[in-house]
Amino acid sequence: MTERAVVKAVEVVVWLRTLIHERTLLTGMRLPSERVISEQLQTSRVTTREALKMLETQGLIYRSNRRGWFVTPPRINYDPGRAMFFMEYVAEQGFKPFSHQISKKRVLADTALASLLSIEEGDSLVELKRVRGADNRPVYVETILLPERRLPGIYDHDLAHSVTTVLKEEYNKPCMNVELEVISSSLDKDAAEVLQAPVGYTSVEIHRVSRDAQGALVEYDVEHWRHDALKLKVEFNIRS
Amino acid sequence: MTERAVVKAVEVVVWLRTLIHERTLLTGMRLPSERVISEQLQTSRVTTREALKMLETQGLIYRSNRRGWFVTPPRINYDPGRAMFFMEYVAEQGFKPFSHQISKKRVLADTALASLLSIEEGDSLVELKRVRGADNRPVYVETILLPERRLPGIYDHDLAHSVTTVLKEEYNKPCMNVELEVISSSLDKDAAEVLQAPVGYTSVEIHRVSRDAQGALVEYDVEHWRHDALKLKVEFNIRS
DNA sequence: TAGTGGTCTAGACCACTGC
DNA sequence: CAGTGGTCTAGACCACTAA
Repeated sequence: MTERAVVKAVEVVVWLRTLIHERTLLTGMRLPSERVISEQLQTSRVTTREALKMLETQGLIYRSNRRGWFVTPPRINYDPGRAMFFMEYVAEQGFKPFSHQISKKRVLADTALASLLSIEEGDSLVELKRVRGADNRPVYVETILLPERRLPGIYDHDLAHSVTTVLKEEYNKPCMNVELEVISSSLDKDAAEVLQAPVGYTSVEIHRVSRDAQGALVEYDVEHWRHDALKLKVEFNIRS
Repeated sequence: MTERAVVKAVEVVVWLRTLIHERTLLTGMRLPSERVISEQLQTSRVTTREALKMLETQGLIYRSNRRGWFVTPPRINYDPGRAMFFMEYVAEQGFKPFSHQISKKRVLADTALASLLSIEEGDSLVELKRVRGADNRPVYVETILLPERRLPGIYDHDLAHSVTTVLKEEYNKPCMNVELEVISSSLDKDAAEVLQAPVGYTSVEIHRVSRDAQGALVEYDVEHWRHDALKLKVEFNIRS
């Protein structure tokens, strides 16, 4: 039988998926421990972990540090085209959002950065790092770079909440044009730590370049999302 | 030492990554077998596989069936906003693209589909399935749905190449507006088979809804990409 | 401190691929 | 047919979390 080889881990997958779908296990709840599952279904722990990792890839469950496996909450809809900021649209979807600033400092553009952002080498940038999440679960880390020469005094503004709002209201730069780059990747050590996930966890990486009406870059942003927490939505017109 | 626990698999990761970065292992080449690696680095096969899976998640290597592990080719840049079709933009990036039609048939819209596509229940749709890839490596499968009532005679057109072109030139529908939904997920059995990947392989799922100038839906498309083969690019203006 | 996940070992058999 | 990856076992010790 061709099936035989796959059957054990898949059995565990099916068993757990059923528990989730029939709502015996609810969103956010802890799963039984790996050892308990193994005993219950007469498998080794390795096989059980194999199954858990499959469900993790599907986005149905996730793990947090060494605390256990949990049923994944619904994904957050993220539409970078809407002029709203995180706290708003996440609350709108029924979550309790949070946002913590990790660091804020000045950096100088090296050659690579300068050419990437079309600024001069040695130009000063404000670098902002933050984590954001919903219902006490961190979902993404981001690093924002703001060219100080184009945004004089930006360092002293309160950027803890919405950078977009500050750009729009204080600098009259509504960031009309956005360029997005999205790839599937994995979390490095730093990002994993902040997101309370294991190193190597599947992630979605979003690079966002925002330009003002004159086409000048005003914000460069890199986001690392837990892969299972994000549903990205974009709307645009075809350029022909 | 906190590090001790992670060291073995990471050693293997570092070793292989070095081989790839110093170009001892080139794009598309097969890696040494799991048993050889294990012997070389004095680890068990389980640990070696752990390392290989980490590199796979990072997108640096991939596996094909039971043939072995290979160094991942560069990602394909996919920009749904450009009015070009697969064969063109992939060739433009230096790959040798291919596209195979898997099936083409009529389906009737059930309740769910009808409300999703804003058509009438029971309406006829043309369903098209195809695989596409580059350099003999399949990278995504897609299912296209075309409402026949809005596109009379669409079933008999040659859709093997570019549906977009047919819509534009034969139906005068340049698909002005596109709605994209992107999530990270995993391949089911069918998709995995077609993409020559293991069941559960990390994937990027793209749902694309295209509308004509009157706002009527003319194409619904679901794509399942190998996660490591795609770099999605989108450009748009913020709606405020 | 008890229990959890994280890592690791040294085997084993199977299904499939490519020669 | 030899070699590959895919699956599985029955243990083990560790680092960390939560009570």
